[in-house]
Amino acid sequence: MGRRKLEIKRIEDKSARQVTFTKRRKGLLKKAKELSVLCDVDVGVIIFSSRGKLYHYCSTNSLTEILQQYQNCVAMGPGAQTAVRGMQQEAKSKYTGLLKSGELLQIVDRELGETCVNNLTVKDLVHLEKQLEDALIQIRATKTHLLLDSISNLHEKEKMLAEEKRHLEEKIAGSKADGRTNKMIMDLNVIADSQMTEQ
Amino acid sequence: MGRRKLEIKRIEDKSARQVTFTKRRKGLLKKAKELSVLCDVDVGVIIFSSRGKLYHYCSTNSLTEILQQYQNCVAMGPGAQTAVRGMQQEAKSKYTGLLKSGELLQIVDRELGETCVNNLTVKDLVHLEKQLEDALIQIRATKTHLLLDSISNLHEKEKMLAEEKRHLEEKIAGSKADGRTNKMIMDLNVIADSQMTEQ
DNA sequence: AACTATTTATAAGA
DNA sequence: TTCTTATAAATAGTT
Repeated sequence: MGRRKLEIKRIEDKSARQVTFTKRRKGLLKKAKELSVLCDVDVGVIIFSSRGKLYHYCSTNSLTEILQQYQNCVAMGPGAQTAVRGMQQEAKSKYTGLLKSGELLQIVDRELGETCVNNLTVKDLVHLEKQLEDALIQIRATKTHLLLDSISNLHEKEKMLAEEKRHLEEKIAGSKADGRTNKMIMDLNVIADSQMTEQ
Repeated sequence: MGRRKLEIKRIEDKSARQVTFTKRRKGLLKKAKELSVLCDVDVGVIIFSSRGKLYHYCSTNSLTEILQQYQNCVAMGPGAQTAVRGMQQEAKSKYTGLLKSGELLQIVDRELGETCVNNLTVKDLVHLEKQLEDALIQIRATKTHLLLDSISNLHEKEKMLAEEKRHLEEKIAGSKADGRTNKMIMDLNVIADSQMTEQ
């Protein structure tokens, strides 16, 4: 949609690429929002600029939810179920220090049990419900924040390391590639890779 | 972009909504792909239909990788356990009566504030979230129960009163309708009505 | 950052 | 549902 038909391949001119990125990013996020509103579906969009900046849209109050659903769906591929089950076991066993599974639920149960005798009203329940909902929103917001920060962080790190690597490769590009320098490059690659996966 | 300008709000007609969903989903995924190719950026799009079907686009496999790395490495930190243990204690001690207004939220807020310093992890939050959700389900179920009980109670009462009324009317059907009996029937009606609305 | 000539997406109709 | 087409919207190149 423009003065000319545009081939869909990387725009080489950096400035033009930046302008197009701004325009199309806006367009994509708008379309995502429209889709979610018009069709009443959950939509999540994540965009990382080449400089590691994060742009995103999500239809619910939590991109985390969508990401988790996504991961669940992806994980549920053929044969993956046992692996996931294993992870869940592990996760459970590591939660010994946190609220034990269902503890809060037990607390609520106890309250409900006592208060039935004490004429617990629908109003009371609505009140409890509201509080739990607020807490849930709070927790989800924090979770989303953590995830987005982390993702953005990783991306930045990756870009930086890639650039460092490129510099180093350029540095030795002119010199003869003897055994020693080759080994050095390999070592640097290994270090860079391990740092990238370290988080 | 069509025969008419379309307002961006939920399409109520189910069939039209489905058609639009199909078209716009395709469009969104195409645009996401174009953006990532033209501007050389990472783009991820995730769409869940209302029936839970997943559609997605991902410019590289790195989105999934990053998310997995995130879950494996960042998600489990050492600092969270003591912090959340504190919350557990507090929650226990304060649940002896009904929570005062916003108390639970305050607890969560305080914990989240502290634990940002203490590296609260996403995993921790997911765990808390799950518990809150369970509690919410429990409370809602109880509320529904109460409401249904109450309704059924009222129905029963109504039925009983209607029957009593019928009996009384039959009882006096043969006798003369003088001022006194008429007044009695009226009084009974008033009593019945007030009992029916009293809950 | 605005402006338009065009292309592209798509709403409604067949 | 799928195909068609009139129209709205997005946007490429220009100023």
